[in-house]
Amino acid sequence: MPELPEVETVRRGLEKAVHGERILNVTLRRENLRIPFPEGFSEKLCGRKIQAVRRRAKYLLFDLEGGISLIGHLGMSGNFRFCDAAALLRPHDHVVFMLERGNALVFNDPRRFGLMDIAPTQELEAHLLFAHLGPEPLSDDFSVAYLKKALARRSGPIKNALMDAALVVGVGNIYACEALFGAKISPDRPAGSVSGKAEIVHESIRKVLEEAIQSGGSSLRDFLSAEGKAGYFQHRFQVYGREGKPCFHCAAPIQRIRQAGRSTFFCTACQK
DNA sequence: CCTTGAACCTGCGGGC
DNA sequence: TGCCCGCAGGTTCAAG
Repeated sequence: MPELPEVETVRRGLEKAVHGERILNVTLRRENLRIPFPEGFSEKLCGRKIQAVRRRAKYLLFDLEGGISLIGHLGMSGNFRFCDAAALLRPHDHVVFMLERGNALVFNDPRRFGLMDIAPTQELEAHLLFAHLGPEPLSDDFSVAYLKKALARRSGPIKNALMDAALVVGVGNIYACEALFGAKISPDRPAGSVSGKAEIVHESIRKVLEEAIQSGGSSLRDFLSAEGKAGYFQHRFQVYGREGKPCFHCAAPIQRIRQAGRSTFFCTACQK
């Protein structure tokens, strides 16, 4: 489900809905997602007011009063929704946060690749989950010079490099494919050989992410924002999921190949 | 170092 | 209709 634009869309919806809300009660309906919930999960959160909802990479950060933060990751299939306290829970509803205003924030995740953890707000940067992460693609830290240098010392395919969170965070399978189409670069070119085109790649990554955020993300099968709305950037995909269909630019059929276990879509005529 | 492949899970759609 | 297979937006770990 979620790459940076989808997580950012969820963040914005949550920020609007839960800012200043107090968590009255937390119910865990199983003991783990991708990793176990931390010891004392519910007790640590209860009674605290939510002061901000931030994002780092594809992680959501709920800053709570008292200097602790709830860390959440949606994995492939996670989503948050609001419902009446009385509403019946659905399959795969793993966490229920009862809020002061009387409604509940529910975390649902069929595949359970998501996770939740708690850490002191001041120590998030050093948290194990974040320690190895590269720069945010939409921040100043992600500069053309940085990208040029990072690509230069890699020999693997450019597409895998763009999806590597140590190089830049937030770019997953969809947006790596779309960014490379925008840059007219073949996904299987060695990253090092694209270093000279760092400026084009840089611009293409930012453009596709920004446009996708503007569109509320991409909804393939199940992505919904916290407000329950589908995104619509999927209607603007140039290559992702379009195997065999004509390239919008040159009409050649879009190809699908496999890279590092993931499907890559691209136009062999437009992308060199 | 760097890179790939498998593993973690459930659900869906296509082909037979 | 039903079953089996392959596939899916992410991340991590072992092994090459």
